[in-house]
Amino acid sequence: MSTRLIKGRKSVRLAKIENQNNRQVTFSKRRNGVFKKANELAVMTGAEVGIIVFPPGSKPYSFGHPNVNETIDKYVGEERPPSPSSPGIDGKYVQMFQKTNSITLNTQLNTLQDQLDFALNLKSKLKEKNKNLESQQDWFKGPIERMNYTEASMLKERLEHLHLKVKNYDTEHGYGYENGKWKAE
Amino acid sequence: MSTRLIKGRKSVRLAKIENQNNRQVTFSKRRNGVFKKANELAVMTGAEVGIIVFPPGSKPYSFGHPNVNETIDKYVGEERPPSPSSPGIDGKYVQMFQKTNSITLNTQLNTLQDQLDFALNLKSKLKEKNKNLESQQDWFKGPIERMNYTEASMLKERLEHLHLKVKNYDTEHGYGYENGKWKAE
DNA sequence: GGACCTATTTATAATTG
DNA sequence: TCAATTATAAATAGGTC
Repeated sequence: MSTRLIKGRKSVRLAKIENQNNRQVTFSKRRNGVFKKANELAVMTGAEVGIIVFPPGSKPYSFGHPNVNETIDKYVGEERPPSPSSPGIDGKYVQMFQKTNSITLNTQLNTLQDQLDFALNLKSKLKEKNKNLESQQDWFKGPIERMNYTEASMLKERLEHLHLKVKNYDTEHGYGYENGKWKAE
Repeated sequence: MSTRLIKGRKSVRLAKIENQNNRQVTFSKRRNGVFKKANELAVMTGAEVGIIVFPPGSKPYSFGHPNVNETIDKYVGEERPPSPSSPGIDGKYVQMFQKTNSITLNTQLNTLQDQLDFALNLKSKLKEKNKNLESQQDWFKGPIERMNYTEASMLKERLEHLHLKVKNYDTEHGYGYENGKWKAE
């Protein structure tokens, strides 16, 4: 009963949306769009995908296909590639949108840890069950096998650096980190 | 001059592509698609986006908009919201596809560190220049301000855990970590 | 492998309820 | 805010070169 204006999609310029409401709506829609695309990519090509989004307004969102640790087990445990028509996965990508209610930093760390777990565990798990595997997943072994002392050393230094960074941050803000122990004020 | 068969797009089932060549082609196309969508999301809504993809076959790919540290500075340094038609960003998302030639784990860590840097630095940087900012970016302050002692403590524990994990991994593999120092064999 | 080509399917901007 | 609707713009599967 109201004036019927133009509906339908308009061409969009790649620029920041000024109107706050439109920006929020677009954020929700497109975040879901990106996650859905990422899920399709993961399922169709067998890739591992992890996404973190800091939204303009509230808590961060993350996406991982499907769950890093489970994915490792699935890949390693499969004795043959999944059948071409594995059912029921389609409608489930929504469940993987991990909308976290916790703080930004903590959410970040969950993802970081998942990713590090992935890198650290894949090699040994692959080795364990490798005899049972078809050659489909040989692509994983190459990059992982290359993880040698140099890499381990760099990893260690990185973590030290991160740790120091956190330590300094909190010290500056009065939380305090002394003698390996943390204390308030 | 050849038999013109059906072109155009066919409907696609959400399942792993069995044919290896098709899978590779689809991976490339869709990876670019996801990254482009992510870039659009970031530009249009002002969100920070980070993506990691472990492809089935070779090195990992990552996407970040546009660069985490630069992005922080840009956001914080702006005295007013970006103009609605900031030019030249459109064709540049390709440049942001960081195809890394380094090892999986190292690539992971780059991203992790960027993300942690983001979380740790944003708060203080925002505070410093906050007086000059328009209210457009108030959405950032909320979640960041909530980072208190509890969060800092959790962060510290997480890093400790990650560090321990790395230590154990390398010890198992003969690299060794003793008395705070790393050594080969 | 990559760049281009189309027929289609999909994603989605604006609007309505 | 949140779910539909719908007109269109975009993405892309299969093909060609």
